[in-house]
Formats: sequence, structure tokens, C-alpha cells
Amino acid sequence: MTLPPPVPKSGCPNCILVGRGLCGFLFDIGLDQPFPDLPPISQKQVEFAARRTIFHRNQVLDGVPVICDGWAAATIKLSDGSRQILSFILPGELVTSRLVFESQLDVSIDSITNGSYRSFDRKQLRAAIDRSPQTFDRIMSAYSTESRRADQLITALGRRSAVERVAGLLVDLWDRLDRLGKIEGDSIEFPLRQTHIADATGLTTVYVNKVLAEFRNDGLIDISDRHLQILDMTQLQRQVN
Amino acid sequence: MTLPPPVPKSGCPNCILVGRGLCGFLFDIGLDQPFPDLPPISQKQVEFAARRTIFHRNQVLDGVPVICDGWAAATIKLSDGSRQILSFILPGELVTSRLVFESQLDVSIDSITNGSYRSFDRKQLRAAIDRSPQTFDRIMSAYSTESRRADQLITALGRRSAVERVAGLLVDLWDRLDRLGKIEGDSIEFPLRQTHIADATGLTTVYVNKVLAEFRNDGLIDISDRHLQILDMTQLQRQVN
DNA sequence: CGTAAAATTGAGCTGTCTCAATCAATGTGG
DNA sequence: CCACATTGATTGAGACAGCTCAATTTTACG
Repeated sequence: MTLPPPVPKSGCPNCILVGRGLCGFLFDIGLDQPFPDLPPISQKQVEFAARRTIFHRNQVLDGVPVICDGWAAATIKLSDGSRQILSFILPGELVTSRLVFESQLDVSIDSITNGSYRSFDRKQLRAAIDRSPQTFDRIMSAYSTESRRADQLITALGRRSAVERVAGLLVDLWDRLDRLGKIEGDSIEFPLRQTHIADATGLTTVYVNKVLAEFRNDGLIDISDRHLQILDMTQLQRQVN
Repeated sequence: MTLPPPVPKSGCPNCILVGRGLCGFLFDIGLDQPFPDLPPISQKQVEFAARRTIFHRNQVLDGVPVICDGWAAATIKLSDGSRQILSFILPGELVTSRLVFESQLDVSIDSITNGSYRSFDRKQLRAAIDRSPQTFDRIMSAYSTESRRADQLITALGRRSAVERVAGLLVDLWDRLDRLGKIEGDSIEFPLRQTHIADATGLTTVYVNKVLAEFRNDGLIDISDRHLQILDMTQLQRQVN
């Protein structure tokens, strides 16, 4: 039985490559089913620490990285030191679909928590895509999701108030983790610092703090112990629009 | 000689399908060269008037539209009546690359000028992509460009001042038209109303007006007769950051 | 030539920022 | 396991970029 490459059974609880995980992206591209359909991938799993830039702008990558574990963010850094978060990357998700088709990164990828990633070999992944139209469709649907999310963010930053943006972000993250099957009782893991929220919503940490305090005082949310609880989803949704 | 389908020689000066045009997208995907490589397309060219919604949110399209002539914008409309412009679509450009892989539109496409579009049949376009990896690559590069531009817009809206956003937009449009070979002497066609600039930059028409007045007073630009002249590109670039 | 759409200008207002100080939490070396 | 060091959260006071409202002028067009 030498068919499936020897894969370590530990260290990647979210990744479908190891046991029955919850890796959203790999599910998405349909690689969970018939195991032999898996494209060959580079097996090395790389650990990263929290609050580091794990891939740099302009870096050239031969692999297409998928976050196995932990949270990260795609960011653009401005010359004045400020930073815009373009997207949050949750455990199991593809770092950015552009890397399936391009090798040079034009954004930075910053880790939020510590965690790990694995890289697909781009050529082999592309070959797998060529082989299977279904896989192709699923990659493209991952792309569509990314792109739709970018459009929503543009709209939020351009036309929505601070309260709307923050509420929208919380609801959005909740929904995404829900779809990944990652609701833990009545709360979700929430490793974001107020800085992350600020950089994602185009606000200041000081102001984010005030908005969150308002939500907390109104009994809409509770953030503690790196977990977010949405106490009144209806009311929070109402803040969004 | 029945090989090339009978294509009317008029009404689509930018589109490579008719004569030696400048259709950026079709150039991009490599369909200008060996004429027989053209995927079959629906030949009907559709005219549209200025200031209309030409494709509606949630509309299902069998075709993948390319703007032959005129300017349009992808927009999202909020319930309070405000609007965010996600991207400007210039003559010759693909409306949105998402439509190559999906049939349902989740944004509106509003015309700015009058103009026309043609639609590729999605199935046939996909077949052409499957046939030619090069065509595939070029479609994906069109996608990358779109996506990169979205990232830049997010950054502008999240972290840049009004002056920076407006200056950035002007420079960006100038560069895009330059790449399309559409600089006319020392100016470019500029059909945008101040409303469009406001909706693209997340500002108010009143404030856009003040920023433009400042640029004009400082001798950086001149907008008149639906044309934009950049009188001091260096200085204008410097506004962007 | 009249009418509608777009641009311009002014006055005042407010959402969000800056600066600054304090407090809480988290992590680290000894 | 403590004491310190660092990072993050909170709060207040004041400032200002960009908004609203409203009136007027200019431009475009049938």
C-alpha cells in the first residue's frame, strides 16, 4: 500500500490531508473524497508564530499555501506606517486564490495567532485542475467568494459608518466560522486585537474601542477570553445596514 | 471564404472582433491573433444609453459581456440610496471576470456614457479556455488585475485622505487609458461626473468638488469639455502618497 | 430658448481622529 | 512562581476632515 503518501497523523487538525478534518478550502475544491484524487503536495507543514509577517510583499512562492491552523490576514502597508487588512484568513482557508495563478505576492500575509500552513505545488495543483473540471469549478468558486467579499468591504469602507462596519465584521466572521463548523457552544474563537478590527474597518483603535464598548453596554456582544459571544444577533444585524 | 463569421464593420471600433480595434480584454485573452482561434460568440451587439443600469443585481446572464464602446461602472447600491462604485469599466474591457465562471450577477452595472457591449456565450468561452491554456492564463491575468485593483481601492478607502483618493483615481484612469492606447494628445476622454468620482472614492460630490477645485487652482489638472488634462503629473502623483 | 442636470460656493455641524494618560493582561527571564 | 516588561484596552478632551443643507451659477440638451 504505497499509494497515499505517508502523511503524519498529527499537527494539522483542520486539514483534510490528515484524517477527517474541517479544512474549508480543501473541502471546497473537492479533494476530500476519493483519496487518490489528491494532487501531490509538498508535505512539509510549516509552523508560524503570532504577529509575524509570514509572507512578504513581492515574495515569489512556488507553493500555494493553505492555512491549516490559526488565523492570518492579507494586508497592505502604507509608507506612513498605517496598514489596511484586506481579508482575514481562517483555519483551513486558501491564503489567496491569486496564488493559484501567479507566483508573486503583492500583499503581505501577517499571522494573527500562531499556527501552521502547508503548500501545494502550483504546477501540480494546476495539473489537478486541468484533470478535473469539478475541481476547477470549485477553485473558481473560492475565487468568487474572495472577490465578492472584497466588493462588500469596498462598500463598507466607502459608504458605511463605523458602527455599521464593526457590526458587519463581527457578524461576517461569525457566519464564516459557522460555515466552517467552528461555533463552540455559544461563542466563537476570536483572537483579533482591536488593532486588527481597526485595520480591517479603516478606523482607529481608539474609536473601535468606543464602538465595541457601546455594543457591550447595549448587551449585543461579549468579548472575553479570546472568545466572542453574540448575545443579540438580531439587534447586531440591525446595526449593519 | 466562409471561415470568419460575417461581422458588421461598423459600430464597434474598439472591439477586435471588428477590424483592428483596441479592445483591451480581447487583446488580453489573446483572441486577436489567428482569427480562427476566436471562440464563437453571440454576434449581437447591444447599444446602451448613458446613465442607465444595463445589468441588474441578481440578473442571470448566459453571456459574458464585454464593453465595446463607452464607459460603465460596477456598483453596489445601499438601502439608504447611496451607492459605491467598485470599478470603472473602460471601452474594450470585460465587465467582470466573475461572469466567466458564474452566471448570476451580484452587483449592478451602470452605464456612464452611452455605448455598446457584446456577449460571449459562456459555455463556448469556457470551451475555448479548456482548449487553450494560454487563453486560460490570460483570462486569469485579467482576473488578477481586477482583484489587485480591488485591493488598492480597499486600501484607499480605508487609509487614505480625500485628496489622496481623488488624485489616485485620476492618475489610475490616466494610466489605464494610456495602456489602452487612448491618450488623445495631452488629454484623455473623461466622461465622469463628480457624482461618479464621489461614489468611487467614498466621498460627497460637494467635497469632491472642493478637492478638484484645489487641484485646478494648483495647476495640476484641467477638466473641461469632458476631457481631463494632467498638467503636472509629478505633483499629482505626489498627492497620492 | 427653456429646462434639467451638473458644478460651485458658503456656513455650520459631527463623526471620527489625535494626543495623552491610565489601567489590565499577557508573556518572560530569573 | 514572582517581578518586570510589553502589549493591549480604556477613557477623556479637544481638533479637524469631510459632511449636510441650501442657495446660486453654469453647462448640456431637446
